[in-house]
Amino acid sequence: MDRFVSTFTNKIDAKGRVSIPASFRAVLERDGYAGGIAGGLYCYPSLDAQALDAGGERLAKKIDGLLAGLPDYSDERDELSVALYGDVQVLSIDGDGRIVLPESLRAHAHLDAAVSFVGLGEKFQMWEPKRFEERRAEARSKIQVTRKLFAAGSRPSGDGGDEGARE
Amino acid sequence: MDRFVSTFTNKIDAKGRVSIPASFRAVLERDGYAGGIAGGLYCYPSLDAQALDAGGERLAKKIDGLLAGLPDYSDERDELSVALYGDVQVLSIDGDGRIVLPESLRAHAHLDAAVSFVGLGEKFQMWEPKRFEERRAEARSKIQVTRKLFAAGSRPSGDGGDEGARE
DNA sequence: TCAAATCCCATGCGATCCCATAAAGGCCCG
DNA sequence: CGGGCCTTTATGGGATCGCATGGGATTTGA
Repeated sequence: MDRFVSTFTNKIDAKGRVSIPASFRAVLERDGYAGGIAGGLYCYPSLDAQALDAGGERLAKKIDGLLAGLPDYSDERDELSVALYGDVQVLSIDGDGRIVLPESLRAHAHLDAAVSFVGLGEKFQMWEPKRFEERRAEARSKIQVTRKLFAAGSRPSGDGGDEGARE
Repeated sequence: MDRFVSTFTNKIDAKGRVSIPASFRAVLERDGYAGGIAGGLYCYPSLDAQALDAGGERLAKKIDGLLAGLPDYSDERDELSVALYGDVQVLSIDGDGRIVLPESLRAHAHLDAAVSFVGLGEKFQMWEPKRFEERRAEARSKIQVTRKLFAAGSRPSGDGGDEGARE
């Protein structure tokens, strides 16, 4: 498996530590985090949600690639640099597979007692569990609509509905 | 890690000293600063912001490269030379990883009680914390716009929305 | 000789490492 | 097919380490 999949909820302990789900760790290990202990978890506030985005080397490379394409002293590059590099935190993963979330990141996502890790393929997000539930419910209803549109056009519809459970 | 990443805020003490974030020091050490403690921190007023730019050997080389690209006796080159080299200071880093900012530099960035160190990949900036927060907010909102334009113009849409956040 | 800059040491807080426990899941063997 | 053992994983706590910061001591330069 080489993508972040499904959702896990873990607790934040008194020291602010959270265990990264084992399956996510496995993905990180084979994506750049492998080959060297030096790597870390790249983490930053989601631009359009009260959540955090995170990923491994692959994600970092992507950011680099974006910037590499822009001229050195352009305004555009400056803006992007600040928004990307400035907001990014490189979190180290301890021997037990845990990270500590800096205050600034916790604040953005309103994290206090627990964190929901949500796999999104090449990266994953970290949500405050309640907020994520709301968001998920919302996403589901939207999917429903989309699916019905699809069904109307090409499918016989009429299945139980459990099919689309996982978004 | 060989790039300046993320943001740290440290205090200026009564003697005008500031600690350089440990992770930035690590980057400096392997970039030209390595090979000898003799090296220093290249630091100059940002051309387009009330902040300071700083970096190690790699940054110095880059500036050289920039200038090399311009015709020898052009006005452009003269202006850039003055703008860049003219105000460059080579700051020494003491045994505890601290620097002292000359008055001229402090004035340009309005630094007094604390400094925010902002990683920008190959270099970093030093900001008065409040000013940086404003700048960051601005950069973020601009990125929002850029991203939405991207999404609207070239992407099939229909994804959750946050997936492509940083692309 | 005095002021200012540099070096060296002390300290407190936060981060990191290491170990212990417990719950869960998987596997093998009966 | 079922039960028990063993491995993996999450979580908690204690101890240790490193870093940021502050204060003195010492040197440098005017």
